[in-house]
Amino acid sequence: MTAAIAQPFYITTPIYYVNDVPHIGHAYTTIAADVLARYGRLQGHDVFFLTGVDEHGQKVQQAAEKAGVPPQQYCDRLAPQFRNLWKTLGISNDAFIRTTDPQHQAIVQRFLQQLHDKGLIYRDQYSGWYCTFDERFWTEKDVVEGLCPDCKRPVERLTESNYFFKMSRYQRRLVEHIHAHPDFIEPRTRRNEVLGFLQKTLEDLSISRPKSRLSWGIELPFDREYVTYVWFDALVNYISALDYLTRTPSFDRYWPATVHLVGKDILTTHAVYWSTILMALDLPLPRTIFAHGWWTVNGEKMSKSRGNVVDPFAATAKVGTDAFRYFVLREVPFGQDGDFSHETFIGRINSDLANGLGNLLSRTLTLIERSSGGAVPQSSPSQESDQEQALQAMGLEVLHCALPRHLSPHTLEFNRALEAIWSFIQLANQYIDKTAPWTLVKKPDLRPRLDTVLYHAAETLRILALALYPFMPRAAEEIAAQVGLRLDFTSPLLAEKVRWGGLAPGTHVAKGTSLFPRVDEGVFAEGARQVSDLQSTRPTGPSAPSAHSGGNQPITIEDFQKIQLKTAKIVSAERVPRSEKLITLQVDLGGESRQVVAGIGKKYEPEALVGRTIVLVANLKPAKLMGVESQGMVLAAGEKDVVELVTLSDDVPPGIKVK
RNA sequence: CGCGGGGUGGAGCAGUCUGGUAGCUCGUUGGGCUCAUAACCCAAAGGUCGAAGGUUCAAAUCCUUCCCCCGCAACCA
Repeated sequence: MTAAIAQPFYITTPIYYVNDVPHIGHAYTTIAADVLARYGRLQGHDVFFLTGVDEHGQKVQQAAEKAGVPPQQYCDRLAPQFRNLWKTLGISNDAFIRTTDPQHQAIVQRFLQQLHDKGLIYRDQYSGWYCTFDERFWTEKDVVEGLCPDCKRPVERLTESNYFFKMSRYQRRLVEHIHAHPDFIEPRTRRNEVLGFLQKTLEDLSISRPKSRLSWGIELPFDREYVTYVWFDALVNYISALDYLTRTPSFDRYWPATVHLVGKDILTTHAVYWSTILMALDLPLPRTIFAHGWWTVNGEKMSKSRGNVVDPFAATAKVGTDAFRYFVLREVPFGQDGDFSHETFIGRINSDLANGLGNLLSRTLTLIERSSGGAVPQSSPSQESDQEQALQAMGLEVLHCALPRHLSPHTLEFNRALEAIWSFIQLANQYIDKTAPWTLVKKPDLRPRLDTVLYHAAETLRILALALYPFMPRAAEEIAAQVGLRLDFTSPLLAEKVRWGGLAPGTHVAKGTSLFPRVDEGVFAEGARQVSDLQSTRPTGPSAPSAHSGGNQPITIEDFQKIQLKTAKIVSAERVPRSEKLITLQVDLGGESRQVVAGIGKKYEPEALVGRTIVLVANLKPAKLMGVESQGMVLAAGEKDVVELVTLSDDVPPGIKVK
């Protein structure tokens, strides 16, 4: 293998739906892709790293309507949120695709036309249970007693004419492909899942929506009364980007993709829909589709309704980008679900980053500054022992074996790669302890030995900077800078075998501030109600039950008195932009006015609320919902969905106590 | 019988496919060191591997049954 010819290496994240505010899940996929991209570039590969946003579809259309702006304008406002996050997280994507790009739309239409010309798209009647309110079809199975499973309104039998892609005819070929390419779907359990899915008869895929129902999409080139199904639109991004977002059209260069990184929720879409579409277009399938797991928070599913969504902006603001990148990749195997809690997050940062890596840098540089005037001394081969041998062997093993093995696109064991690096860090700490330079420095005749030890300690840092760069680019740069190295990480530093001893003696170190300061437990205490300690971390009283069992436990009168209930009159009400059920209420608390966000938008229209007198939990900690501050909670009846608001007759004055 | 994931020292996990001394990280305890970010190094304690039955010379690992937990597409303050 020569390093002379740069291999194409095309890596993608899903294009994220703009309707969603970016959260840890988006960040996770994209960070993983970034690590692969940076590692690929260090190896001298010709990397193309694509991410972007999916902007068409019903949810966007509805959200834009609610916000009172045209869909395009709505998307233009939201796309930057993702771009900003990628900037914050140090993501080195080569391109950012938006499905509203005219060039993308043109290619989608070209593909549709091709399929149509080949007779792979046909028109047929589709009939099913339709919920007018939710504007969507439900299957026989979903519908409960004639009611929509989502909004509980009656559904109606609706027949609609639509275009279908003959997906079913590729079922057999796809199964064969999966069997013939063991790396096609990873990890293995996901592969089995897809094979299981393909044991059932594969239906044809509806790829159109009548404009009467949904106008925000790409028109079918052969029937202007329809737009294409969002997934068809979205999946094509992996190819359309190669046409107009690379310097020159590069389909032949980069396709098939080296790896599509996806969340496990959209595996079927990629492994089945996308694969069969490609087959129909006579295009090769991606080499690997890798489905990663999901994050829970404090052991619970993350959801906005639980208020435990991890905001990557907040997390990185407190502890830095690299710590966050490290945590998400180190904590759990990539294919599995992981749990995020402040406790484990801080634990990782302190024990691995501060105590392990940061401290190693710090102690090494101090030793060099104190005993050798800040210049890296020269090693004497005659002074080298088994200890240096072992250190060197492990450092090179990490670089030449562990990283290639664990970062291979069909392996993706980021956690293992990091474990290997950290074993090396541990060995380095052991090395310094055993060689005890602080003792050597007291004996002038052992100077050559001291110099040798310090050299190897410093060289260790150089190797670490190289190994860490894909994961923690800023930290790697900082290590290099403090050691006094001039490393250009944009060049293919790992294209050729790195040798031990590359650090030039005489290099002047420049110890700076702590690489990773220890993090205090309290950093997330204030202003961090996303991962709040809903049940486990901080019981509210001696006998405080967990949130799970809390509902049925008796409470004392003192407990009840903690809750301040007051009457309030609704002064104004309006829907929260982009929200399905949230309504912002301005209420009068008898002179005091408050803003409250309530999840009652499915039951009530804002106009119907103004003037009503309601009951408010007045001393609830303020919270933000969809970016809007809520200073209280309204009382309403209902289990999962709101049935009715608790209201009082109009002659009850606002602001009085309810008990 | 909806589908899927899981139950291993105090916590979080690996090991289960390819049976053969139960391993890692954190925490705890004791010791060492003092270059370092209350850090680093060494050592120790701690497990009937969810339960029962079966296969086997041998089972966390294979088979059967049972129990328990968690998800099932992320806007209810």
